[in-house]
Amino acid sequence: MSIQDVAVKAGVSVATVSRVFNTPGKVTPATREHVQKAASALGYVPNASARTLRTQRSRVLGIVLPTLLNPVFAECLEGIAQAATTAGYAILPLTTDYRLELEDRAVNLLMAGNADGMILVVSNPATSLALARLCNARMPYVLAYNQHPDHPCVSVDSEQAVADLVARLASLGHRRITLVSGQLAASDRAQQRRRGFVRGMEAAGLDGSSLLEVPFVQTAVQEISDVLRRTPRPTALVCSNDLLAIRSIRAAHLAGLSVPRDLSVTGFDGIALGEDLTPMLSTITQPNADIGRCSVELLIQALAGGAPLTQAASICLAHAFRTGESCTAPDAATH
Amino acid sequence: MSIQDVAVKAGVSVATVSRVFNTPGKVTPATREHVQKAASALGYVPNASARTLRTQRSRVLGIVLPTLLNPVFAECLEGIAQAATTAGYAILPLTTDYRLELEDRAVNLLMAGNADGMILVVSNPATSLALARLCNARMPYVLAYNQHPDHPCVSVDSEQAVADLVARLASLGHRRITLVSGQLAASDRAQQRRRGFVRGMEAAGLDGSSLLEVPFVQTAVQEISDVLRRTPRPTALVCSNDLLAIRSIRAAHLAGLSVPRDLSVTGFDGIALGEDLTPMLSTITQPNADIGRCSVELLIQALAGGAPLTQAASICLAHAFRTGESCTAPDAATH
DNA sequence: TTGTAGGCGTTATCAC
DNA sequence: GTGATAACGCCTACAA
Repeated sequence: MSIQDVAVKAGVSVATVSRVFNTPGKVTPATREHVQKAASALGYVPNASARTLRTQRSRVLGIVLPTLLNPVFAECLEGIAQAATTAGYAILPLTTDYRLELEDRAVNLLMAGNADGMILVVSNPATSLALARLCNARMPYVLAYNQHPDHPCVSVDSEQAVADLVARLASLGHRRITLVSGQLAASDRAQQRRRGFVRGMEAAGLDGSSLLEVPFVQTAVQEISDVLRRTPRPTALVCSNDLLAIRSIRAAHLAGLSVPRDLSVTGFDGIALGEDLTPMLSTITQPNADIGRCSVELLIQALAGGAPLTQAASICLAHAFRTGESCTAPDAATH
Repeated sequence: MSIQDVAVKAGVSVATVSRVFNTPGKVTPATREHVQKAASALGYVPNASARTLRTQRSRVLGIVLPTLLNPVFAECLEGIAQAATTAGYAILPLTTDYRLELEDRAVNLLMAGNADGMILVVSNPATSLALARLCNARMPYVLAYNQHPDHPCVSVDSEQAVADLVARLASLGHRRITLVSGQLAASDRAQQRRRGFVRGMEAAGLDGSSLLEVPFVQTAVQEISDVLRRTPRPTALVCSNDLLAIRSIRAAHLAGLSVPRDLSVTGFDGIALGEDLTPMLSTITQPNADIGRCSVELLIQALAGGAPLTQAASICLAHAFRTGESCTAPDAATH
């Protein structure tokens, strides 16, 4: 079922059929309709591989994300998909599970697949080899969620956001605040958020060294729970992301504490689900779908203009604080 | 950067280079190494479009899912990705947002993209035009989560699962049980689960007509909450999926009820997050990643054998009941 | 073991 | 306005 068959059935040349699909204006309305009829009668669909081979453009955007099990990236991907579809691009998403070798493999696969451009969330822009290969190959790309002076990035100001959040907690009366983070080495976001935490604590005249790093999901709840049983325990946990916040609330429950009465918990990301939880998650919300949309627009703009994207194109979107119900002033007794 | 360039640089023919990448056994170890060195020096990556065009196989599996915002499908996709990668296939996921026209568009796109086969979760196998087109085109496919006698499906027995669940609630002492469902017309799963509910209720000698259909996410919590304020209110809500269960718990909170003390809530799907919630979600768990993996294996097997897949290949995986904390015997007073 | 050449389905250049 | 044809990068008989 090729353009040949359609041409024969319509009694025209393949060139005409091709024109009907690509530059309909350059063909007589009569023949155009005739060809269209023949095509749909045969159920003809232009072959993407052949077209890509010939034109050297795939109209495919490669998307590299850590995981879709974290709704943050699923939400972002929805934004990407929507914007890409609108612009006439298909997307090819791959996940890396925060592993560098998969980051590399994904980039490889996408280059082989003739992706026109790529949107990626890398573990760390400063050290990513995959990213370096991308630059070498002059492949247009945009980083999402990452933040780095040498690359075009779409993100929020994580550091500032967490610093503000800590200030807010301090003003509520919290003094013993612990940062709960995933593996710091695994992502620049985690590091930025920690910097924000330390800065915020110091600005409030508090001890910013209380850090609980929980690298593995399986053991996270238990480890957090252990910390909460110590004396004196923190009155607030600042979690590096929403999933950790949810696990912290569970950990509190296991330790016999009630959130927010005995312990305040805050998250980071603003996953939609957090709004439906009880207690509703207090968190820093990022415009996840917008980050995706924005990345696509930036990339497509560069694709159209032919100008290589630079760090100058970076966009910092606004974050917000969702009040929620998991965070309040500390109990006077505990305090 | 084509096979040509590598051939020149290595001082061999393009055929030899091709063989090095496809049938390394048919080339001298010496020249093989030589060519490999030349290739990686140039950063050569075989062009997937050209290869697909020539071989008529893309080694790409098309995946059609309703949405990735529901972790069920994200979990399934992870399973698919893992199995596909293991088997040397890439995946191309597209989401339909439960809309039929997008289902159609997705199938179109994947056919144009020369997908070797497809795994899809359709809204309803009995009525899906996209599915019919697929069969016409003799495209190998497997349905996931769907259940239909005329198609190869990988799923759990939803109806039986819900019937069992209702029996369990009844034996705990619940008499007024309401089914909370998403839009029934939007998916065959919702319909199966309702059938299971009705069957279970009748088997327990209870009234199985209490159904609350909440088609829109935005208004779901409010609507459920309204129902819970009526007298007499249900002592248990059987929710058609985990996201609805989470919203039901929120709705109970808004209505001044505590789960599970004043109201039992059960879900369906077994999303991982449910285990971290407080109260931990009582739910019917499906092996989501396995459903994905299994679908891939079935499809690839068919791809290898050349035999078209039939309904005979359908697989029903085991579900389980997670006890959780959101479900208990009804309060004697309310009872 | 290695090389030559034809063709996969499409688009784009050139005639007509 | 329409048709013939070369070329995109690759794989694979077939020949050497």
